[in-house]
Amino acid sequence: MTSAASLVRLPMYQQLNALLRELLDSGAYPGDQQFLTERQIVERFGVSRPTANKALAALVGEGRLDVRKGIGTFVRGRRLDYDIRSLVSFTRKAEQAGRRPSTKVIEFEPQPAEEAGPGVTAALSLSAAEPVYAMVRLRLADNEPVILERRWVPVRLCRGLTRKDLKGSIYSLWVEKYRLPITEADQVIRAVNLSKNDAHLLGVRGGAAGFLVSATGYSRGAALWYEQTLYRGDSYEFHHHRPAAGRLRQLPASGTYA
Amino acid sequence: MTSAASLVRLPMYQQLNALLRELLDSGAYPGDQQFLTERQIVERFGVSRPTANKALAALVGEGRLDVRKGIGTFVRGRRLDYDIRSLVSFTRKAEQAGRRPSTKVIEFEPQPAEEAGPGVTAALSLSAAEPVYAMVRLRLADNEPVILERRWVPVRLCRGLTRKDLKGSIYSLWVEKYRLPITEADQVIRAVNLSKNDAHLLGVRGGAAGFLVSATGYSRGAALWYEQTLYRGDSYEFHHHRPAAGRLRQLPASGTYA
DNA sequence: CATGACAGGTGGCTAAGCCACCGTCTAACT
DNA sequence: AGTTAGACGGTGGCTTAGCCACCTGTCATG
Repeated sequence: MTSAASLVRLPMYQQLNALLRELLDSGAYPGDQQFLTERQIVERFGVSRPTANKALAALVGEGRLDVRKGIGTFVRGRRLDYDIRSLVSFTRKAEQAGRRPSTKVIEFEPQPAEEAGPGVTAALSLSAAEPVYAMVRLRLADNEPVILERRWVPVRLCRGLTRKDLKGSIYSLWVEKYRLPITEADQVIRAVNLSKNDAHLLGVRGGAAGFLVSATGYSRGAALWYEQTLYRGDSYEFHHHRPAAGRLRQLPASGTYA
Repeated sequence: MTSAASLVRLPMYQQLNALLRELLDSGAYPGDQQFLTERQIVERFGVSRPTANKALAALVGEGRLDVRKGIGTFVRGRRLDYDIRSLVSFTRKAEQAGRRPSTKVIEFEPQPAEEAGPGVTAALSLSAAEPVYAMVRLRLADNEPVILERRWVPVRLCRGLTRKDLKGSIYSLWVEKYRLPITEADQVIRAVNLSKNDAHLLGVRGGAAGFLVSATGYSRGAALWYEQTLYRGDSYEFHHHRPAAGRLRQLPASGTYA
């Protein structure tokens, strides 16, 4: 297959990948429709099946395509946005986007903090033996998984918490049932390639980009929860409005900056 | 190759991928060291070379490995963090992390706003013909690319801007040379798989996860710049501290939430 | 000391074939 | 008429074998 004029001679699988991406971007294959099969790619572009497979695999890894063994390759798509500034619940946000929210509780169990790992123990300032509730929830919009939430909360702050409680908004639960106002939260947001297991739960392919949000939430200065939550990269974007006033003055009046 | 007991029989390339990931996570191959070759994987795990290649390719796509044709497969790694709350310059942040910052100006040219695309025209509220400076900068830490910045600024707000100016901090330039204090910025942050071209510039493989930050910056209410900036996912994480007070009160007193 | 050739190791790629999964369609049985 | 089972075709997964081009290191020659 002749390559387009380019300064660098790219490997064939990368050139093919670019061509397939253009096909996807062109809209010729709308979301959920079947994409070209490996054999069709072989015929159309004159490459071998392993090369076609490798080019497709990269698009699968990006979350653009979905491969089903014995059936075919399908196009994926659609997006929610996450307002980083507020604690607007997932349900509300999904509804605002015109989508139907739901929640699957995958795991819910009390365990000693040490079982949850040093990250949890440190974030919540707990002794090793203190019990926490560990929960894993899958949040869905229109029956499509979009968030995989792992959260830990000290049992002593939420006694009597039940699996059923987790079907609803945990934020309003804290406020209304436990009288614990959420006053602040610290978040770390990373871009990650989703692992196979997490990707499977989220209905995307392993390696697709997603956000990993590690956060500690506080109520009047006391750590209330710690979470490790994955957001599908193809379904979420973060919005941030940032006033600059106080920070800007910290810049030195002179000196070199990049 | 026999599979570990699992509920779902995963394809061989995915099982192999998990095994290779465990090898990476174990620390047996430190950063920059050569990883197993395809032929070594064939010998050790009893799979075919195309299967070994596919398993490796997924790790390459995640940014864990770096493939060099004719040379081998190498392990990657190291991380900066980005404080989302402040306009601390890249240089300062890199220095605080004990790394040497530098900047490569890849492109710098004036162009009519319409050439920059509707996103730029809209974000900066410009007429189609109004000239903007378009710039592409690569930010490096210890000679390793970590940020790929694309930015547009109206010419009329920065007359006389030169390519040389861009070697330094553009924020301090605005303040000191143009007397334009930065007062606020709006950001959208997405997790994306880097395209081949961008990944190449950033020294990672196509498909590796990264942050795409789309932002509009303001000076006293007037749009000053628009940017589309890529942060390497393996080198950056975002930190956010979020007071909850105002927003929390917006939740209704009753009603179901998830 | 520098340069060029060669060998060996690397990933890229092809071809051919087979396997197992999956869905659809048809025929047979109830 | 409805249900079930089997066949068939299409799909991705995987193997085997071999060759190509890139890259580096070593050695010989000028």
